[in-house]
Amino acid sequence: MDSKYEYLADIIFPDINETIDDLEKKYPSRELPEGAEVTRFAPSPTGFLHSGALFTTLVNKKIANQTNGIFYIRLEDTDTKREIEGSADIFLEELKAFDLMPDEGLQSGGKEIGQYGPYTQSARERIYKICAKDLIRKGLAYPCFCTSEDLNKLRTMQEKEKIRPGYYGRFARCRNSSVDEMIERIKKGEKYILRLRSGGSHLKKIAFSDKIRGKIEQAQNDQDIVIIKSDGLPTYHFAHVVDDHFMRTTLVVRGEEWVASVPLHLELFYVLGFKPVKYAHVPTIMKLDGESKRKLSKRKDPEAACSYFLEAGYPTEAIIEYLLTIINSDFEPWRKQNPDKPISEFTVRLNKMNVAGALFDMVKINDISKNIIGKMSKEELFDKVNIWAEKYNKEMKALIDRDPSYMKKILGIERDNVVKVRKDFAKYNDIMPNISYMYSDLFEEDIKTGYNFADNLSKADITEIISKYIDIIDIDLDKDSWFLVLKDFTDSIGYCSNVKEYKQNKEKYKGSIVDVSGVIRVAITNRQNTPDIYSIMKVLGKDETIRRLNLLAK
RNA sequence: GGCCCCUUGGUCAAGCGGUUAAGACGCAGCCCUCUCAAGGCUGAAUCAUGGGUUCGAUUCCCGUAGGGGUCACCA
Repeated sequence: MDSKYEYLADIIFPDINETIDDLEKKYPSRELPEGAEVTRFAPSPTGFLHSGALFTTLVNKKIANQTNGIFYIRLEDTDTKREIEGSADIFLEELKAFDLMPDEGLQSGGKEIGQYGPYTQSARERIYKICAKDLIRKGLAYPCFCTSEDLNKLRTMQEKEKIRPGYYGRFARCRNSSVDEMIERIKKGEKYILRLRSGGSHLKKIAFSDKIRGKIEQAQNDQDIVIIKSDGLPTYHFAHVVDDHFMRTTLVVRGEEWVASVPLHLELFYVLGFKPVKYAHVPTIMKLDGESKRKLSKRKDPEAACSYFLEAGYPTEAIIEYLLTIINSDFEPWRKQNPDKPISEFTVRLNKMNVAGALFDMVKINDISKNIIGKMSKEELFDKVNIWAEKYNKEMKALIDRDPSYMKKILGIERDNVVKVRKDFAKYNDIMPNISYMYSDLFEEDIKTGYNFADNLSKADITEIISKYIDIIDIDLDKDSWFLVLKDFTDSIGYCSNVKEYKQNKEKYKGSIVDVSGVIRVAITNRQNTPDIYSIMKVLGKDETIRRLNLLAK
C-alpha cells in the first residue's frame, strides 16, 4: 500500500479508525438453511408507497418466505433534499395492510429489529466512510474538486463533440492529480466529493446472470462515479453495495431501471472485496396512455399509489392476487385448482416472470376483487367493511353504527345460504350507493326527485298494480310460495306470469310478470335493478315494505 | 444519440422446431331468469416486419420497425 494514499485517507477521514475487517466481524454471515434468500425492500422516503414498489415488495417477500430466508426493510434516505418526513411510518402501515411486513429492519416509530442495523442509511454514515477510506488507501477512490459548473461545462462540451458523456478516463480531471496536490487542496479547505477510480473499460464487456432475465451482457463501467457526496452521505450505488453486503443480502430484487448500473455495482463489489449479490430485475408496471405505454405516474394515475386501493376499499388480497397473476401467469390456474389455499402456498418462480412491462389492468383487478368479496360470508364482509369505513368513509360508518345487525342483514342479501352469490361489489365503496334505499330516510330523499319507473306502463297501470298488490302481499311466506303468489297475482290482473308465453302472445296481455315485479321493485327501492325483491322485502320488514307501497297506492 | 432489454388476440399470457396456437379478463350472442349481478354455452380476435437456417419456423440466427430502460453530488 502506497503510504501517500494512506496519508490522504487519514486526512480525509481522520476520525475513522475501523476497517472493513471490523465490519465483517460485526456483521457476520447469517446462519440460514441451504437455499435461503435474504431479500429486502429499500424505499427512499418520498411519502407514499407506489404500486410498482408494492409489486417489487411482493416478489421480495415471497422469495424470502418460500426459501425460509429473511425479508427486511431498509430506508434509503441519502437524498436529504427530497425526503418527506414520516414516510417510513406510512410505508410500514401500508405494508402491513397488504400483509407484507418485513421480518427484520425498520419498524414504525423508528424502532428496529435485527442484528444488521442500523436500517436507515443516514444512520450508517460511518460504515460508508470506513469503506470509502479503505478505497482511498488502496488508491481506488479519490477526492474530486470539480464544481457543478465544471461538470456542466464538461457535459456540454461532450455533447457538442458527440462523445460519450461522463466523468471518466481523460475527462476525469481530478483522478490524475498528484496525491500531494490533493492533500494541498484539502488543506486549503477546498470543497470536494469522493469518486471511484474506475478500472473498467468501456470497450470491454461484462456479463452477468439476472434471475429473471437470464444472461445480460453490457459494457464495463468506466465512470468515476461519486461514492460520497458533499454532504458526507453516500450515493445510491455505494450505499447499495455496502449495505447489501453487510446486511448479508443474497438476492436483490429491484426495478429494471437498475440493470444499466449493474456493471458499476459489480465493480464496486469487486474493489471492496465483497462477494456480489444475485440480481433479479423486475419489469416496470405500465399504463396505456393513448397509443403508447408509459410508467404508472403518480400525477396522472391515482392507482399508482397503493393507498388508492386502500381508500377505495379493495380487499388487499385482491391486489395481491392480481399482482401475482402478473408475476407468474400460472397463478391463475393454481388459484382455480386451489380456491381456498392461502397465497403463501403458491410458489413464485423468478425465471417464469415475463420481462416485458405489463399494463396495469384495473378491469381485471375488479374481476378478481368481485370474486374475493363474493367468497366472504356476511359476517366477514361486515367486519372488513366496518374497519374500512371507520378509516375511509365516515358516511358509511355512520350508517353501520345506526344498526350494525341491520347492515349485516343487508350485506347478507343473496350471499348467505345461496347457491350462487351476487358479485356486484368490487370494492367496499361500491356498497353504499347500492344499498342506500334500504334506509328509510335515504329512500325518502331519493324519491323526492321522482320515481324511476320504466316508461312502458302508464301511471294508472302502476297505481293499479301496487294498490292491488298491497291487498295480497305476504312476506311471511317462504320464497317459493311468495313467488307463486306473485305469479297468481300477475295472472289475476291481466298480466302474464310466463315470460315465454307473453313474448309469443303479447297482444293477449297488459304486460308480463317482468312489468309487475318491476313496478314493485321501483316502488320499494326506486331502482330498476336490484337484488331479488323478496330478499329486500324480508330485510326491510313487513311494515316498511307496506309503507313504501302505500306511498304509491291510491 | 450511445448502450441494454423487450415484441403471441384489446389486456394478462401458455407455448421451447411439426399444436385445430391453451387459459383468464374484457367484448358479442344465446341459455337460465322477477330486473341487475352471477352462472352455463357459443363466438369474434394473436404469433410486428424482411431475410436466412431447416424437410418444416410463433419457436433458432441476422437486419428493420415499434416499445421500454439508462446515460446526476436522485434514488
